[in-house]
Amino acid sequence: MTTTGPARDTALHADADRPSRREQILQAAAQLFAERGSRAVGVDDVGAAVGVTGPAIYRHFAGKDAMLAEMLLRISERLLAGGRERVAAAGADPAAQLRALIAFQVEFALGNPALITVHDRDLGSLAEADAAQVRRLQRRYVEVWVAVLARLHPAADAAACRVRAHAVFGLINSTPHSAGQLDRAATATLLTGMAEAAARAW
Amino acid sequence: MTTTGPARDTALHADADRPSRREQILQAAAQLFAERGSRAVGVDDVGAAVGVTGPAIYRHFAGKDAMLAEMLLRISERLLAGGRERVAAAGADPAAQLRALIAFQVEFALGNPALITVHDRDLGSLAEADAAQVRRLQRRYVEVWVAVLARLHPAADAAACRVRAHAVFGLINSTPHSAGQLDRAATATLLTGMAEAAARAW
DNA sequence: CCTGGAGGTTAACCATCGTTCACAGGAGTG
DNA sequence: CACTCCTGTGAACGATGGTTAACCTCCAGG
Repeated sequence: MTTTGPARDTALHADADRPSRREQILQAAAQLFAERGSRAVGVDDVGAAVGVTGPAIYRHFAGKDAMLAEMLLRISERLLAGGRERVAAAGADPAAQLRALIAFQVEFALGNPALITVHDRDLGSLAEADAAQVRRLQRRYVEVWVAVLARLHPAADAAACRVRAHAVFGLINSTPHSAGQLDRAATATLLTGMAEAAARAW
Repeated sequence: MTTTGPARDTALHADADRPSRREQILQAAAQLFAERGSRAVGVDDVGAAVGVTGPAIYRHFAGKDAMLAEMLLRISERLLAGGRERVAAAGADPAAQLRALIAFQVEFALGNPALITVHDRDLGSLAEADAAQVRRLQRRYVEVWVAVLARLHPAADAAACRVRAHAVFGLINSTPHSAGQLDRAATATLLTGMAEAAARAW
């Protein structure tokens, strides 16, 4: 039923053409976790999705938790790194930086709907140490946005900028909910426009 | 640790002052489900939260699934009914109707953060029959928004309006992520402004 | 009184599922 | 050929947790 071929998220595997078994597992797990929630997905399900039995997973990961942890850590790191890159590449103008951040987030959300879903749904299923690490990365990513928003409007306090950043995330990350309504390009321009309007409304 | 007193969501119990045991359970369950996810919360946990052992739950609900189902159904019904009311009360002007819908959603999200969280996180944990019913209600609520957005901009097609509606939901429902940053009133005006700007950006 | 239902309790049952174990095949490598 | 990782399998183990059973108490109403 689920189209596994072209609908794959792009952010997990570095080797896109011949991904290692390990990457295949992470990929399949992300898809399944997004659809049903990590707790509802069995190790056997993940195995079956890559044509292997459940226990084979343990040749590649310490356990189910370790899979989820690595998944969420990678996403968070990728967002933070990507966000910083884009800001740095956008020059000194805060308005341009904001546009770059929005473009990046839209791109990521449209390219990796499963990861976006898992990212904020299954954080609570992580062991406290991993969860803390993920939250730390998330916080730093938020602060990248807050810094840009604060420079854009020097009068606003940081708390308001944080609320604003989360609101823009929510707006952009709504894509999994409206999947299949429009083609990717149209959705991208629509969300970009809305996000910029929302971020700018003071 | 969790402040159970004043932080209660308001939309679940009709009898606010002396809620029946049944309502207490639903209330506590919503809180716990929001914090940890329905699957991570045991029947014993829910019982303990209202000062009762786990199996006592079965005097009031057919099972854990039934609890979650009733919770999600009530939320969906309340949103749909509330949305329709507000639109009807806002007169014929689509701009006024949109403002009314936004105010309603902001109000609901700020008043019921736990319900908002459970609403889209745990839908997948429902039996298919219940899930279908909830999705039906959600869809009808979305269509209330789509109708208003479509009247506001007759040139736009329904699919784009749907994407737009989901984006505004995502924006407003981000409140659980930015809890504690600002006081409720400030958050409300901020989100309302952003939502209106986003919905209007064409 | 005493009867019956509502609401609780503890103990037990049982399915699910993550994890481990013992073993097997294959691909290099000496 | 032998030796050894690497990756996989099927079976078994153990914990967790939803659910049921048996029993108990309280209290309203005849």
